[in-house]
Amino acid sequence: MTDQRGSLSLSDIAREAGVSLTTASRALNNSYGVSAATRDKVLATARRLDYVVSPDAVRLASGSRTQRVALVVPHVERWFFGEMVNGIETVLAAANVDLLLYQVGGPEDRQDFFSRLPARRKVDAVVVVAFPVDRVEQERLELMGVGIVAAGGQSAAYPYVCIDDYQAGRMAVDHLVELGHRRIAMIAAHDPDQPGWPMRSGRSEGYVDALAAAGVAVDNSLIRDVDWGGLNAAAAMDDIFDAAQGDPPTAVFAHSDELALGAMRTLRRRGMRFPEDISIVGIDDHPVAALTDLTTVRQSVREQGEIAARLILDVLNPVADEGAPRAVTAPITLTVRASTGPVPNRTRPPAQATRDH
Amino acid sequence: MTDQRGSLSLSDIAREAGVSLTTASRALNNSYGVSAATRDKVLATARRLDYVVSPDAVRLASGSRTQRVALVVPHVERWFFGEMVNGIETVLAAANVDLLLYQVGGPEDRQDFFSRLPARRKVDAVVVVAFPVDRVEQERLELMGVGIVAAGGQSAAYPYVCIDDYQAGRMAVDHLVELGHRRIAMIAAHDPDQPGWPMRSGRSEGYVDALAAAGVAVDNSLIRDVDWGGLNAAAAMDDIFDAAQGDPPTAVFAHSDELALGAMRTLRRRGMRFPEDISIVGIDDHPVAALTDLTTVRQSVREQGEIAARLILDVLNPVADEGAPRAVTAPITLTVRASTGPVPNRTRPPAQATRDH
DNA sequence: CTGAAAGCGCTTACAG
DNA sequence: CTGAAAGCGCTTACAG
Repeated sequence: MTDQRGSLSLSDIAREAGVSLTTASRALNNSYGVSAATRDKVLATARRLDYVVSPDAVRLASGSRTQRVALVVPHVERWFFGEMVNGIETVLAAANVDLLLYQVGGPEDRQDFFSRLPARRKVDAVVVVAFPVDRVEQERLELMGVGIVAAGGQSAAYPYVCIDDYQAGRMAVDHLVELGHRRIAMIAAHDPDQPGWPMRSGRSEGYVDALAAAGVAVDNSLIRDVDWGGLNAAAAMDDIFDAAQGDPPTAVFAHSDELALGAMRTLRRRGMRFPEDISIVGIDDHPVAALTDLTTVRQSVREQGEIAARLILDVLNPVADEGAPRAVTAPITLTVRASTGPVPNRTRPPAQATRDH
Repeated sequence: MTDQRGSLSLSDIAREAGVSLTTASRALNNSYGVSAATRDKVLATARRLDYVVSPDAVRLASGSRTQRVALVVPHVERWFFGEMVNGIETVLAAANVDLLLYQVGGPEDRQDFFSRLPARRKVDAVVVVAFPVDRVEQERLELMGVGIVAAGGQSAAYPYVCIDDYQAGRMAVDHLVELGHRRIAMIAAHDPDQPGWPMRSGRSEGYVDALAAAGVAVDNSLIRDVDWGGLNAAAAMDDIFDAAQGDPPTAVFAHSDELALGAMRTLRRRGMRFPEDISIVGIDDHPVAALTDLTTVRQSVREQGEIAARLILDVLNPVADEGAPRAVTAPITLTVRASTGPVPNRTRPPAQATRDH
């Protein structure tokens, strides 16, 4: 008897092979207690008829795990999230676990996801990619009664993988300081749709400390905190220059390469060249960094995704010795390119007017 | 009785509410034939106990659709695919259908996907994002016995949505021609892991025809076809200039913005400025285009994803009148920015040596 | 080694 | 309006 989908069912195979349902099941599952001959016969007819079991029925009958995990992510189309998903999918697919994708970019999506919990009773685990989960969301998540892991962000409550933001900021700004820079602007960004990250990111703290270590006082007129996106960074950069007429920055630290790219547009339009007139450094090593000769603090988001997937696998099949890591910090490395260099000597002001594009 | 997950089952609700399983089911499903009082009682206890049905059990019992679709995509982390997935997920989520994500970037992944067909018996439809499916892969896909749609690429066999590549190429090159350019280089790209696209892309044909319309003969020394990626485009650009010493191009048409960005790196490193020394145009309107002042032929991949999702919904719930479109061509628009301009007058050669970065 | 039977969590004719 | 029963496609004790 075929099912609604038109697929064959186990009973079709059993009948065709001339054995009982029980035996057919055991043969397909390679259980013990089936003669080689019988098994082969069943396997052969299954193959011939191109039979595959119904995973849903198996789940129901055996009470086994769903072999599915929910991946909840703000925006798949952004590089960071895409890389993360890529890494996660790669190792999960190899382990034969399926990925259910849920986007919670906007506030409504998010509200909807946590209130409806569409993944409920569908998955064995959920991985929350790079966004902070507040108390009530956390409670909703617990309601699902499955394992949870956080990828790309620190989490007090769940196993997680992420980079050390403080070190990243420190590394970027130390680099500028070593080149002699003292007037260093900073462009930070928050995703307006993802409230809840700590007000002051570790990256900003790295900036402050790097300056302090060089004996430089923080100048708030050189700092802007914008909504996510290169265009906003471009505006912020203009803003900083307009505000700091007399004593403009000689370098800028952007919290991400995408922000850096936006800032670079402004600087380029103002006729500045890198690194002759100004230096700039980002974080990520986004593919565009190499193409724009941007110095950056590299992180491998894909690898973080792979690690997150292993964390998930641990959650799905807890090992006896409980040796699974609960928190892993991914490595970062300073990648110097042509966008950073020594402090320009400011005998002549940069060509402010000669828009050379 | 709670299930393996620890979730409550319908019988728990029925018992608690003091009704039969049948009635409980009908109340929850809002079927007719349940008194308002009974329904309310059941609904109340379900809410109180925070009960949700097991989708898998429902499916099995009712023979209904899985409400799941498989999304098979080469690389989620690339902008184009990410946007597509975003668009698809958005409308599918609103329709309460879940997305199972499968990546088939490398040849092995791909081979594995089509031979194992991991999504088999798990979904009602599969959407293949932007990669050509060959004959045998197509046969494997049919085996799943579900609807299929192609997003981001033309398909003879399935409903699809994509842009008109010929028009895109034509639009880009016509723009350059109108600016007076005659020596126009072209950088095309193929994904080495995705064989099967037509040898000569529609974009290339648009280029050829645009030149022909201007009475310009194609010069193959100005054309390169590289593997996907900005870095390869950068190398190709170098190559073109090295080869065309005497008579270098005054403009370049890149098949995508990412390729354009790579080419721009080469040009910038060679001391050229846009558009004073050379013009360049891409396709996509990738976010970096705005940030690098790149002229491009814009397409909204996200909208194509949304359209693809509607195509899927049509496949899932075929409407009687069969009025569902089988093929839709998404609009494109030329977006002029500062990277294109009139032909430079070549009285003095471009500053080949003065690497101004 | 093999099979009849019960059960997984639900739905849906079929009777009342 | 309500419920007992059969059934969806499988697995798994329990007997033989």
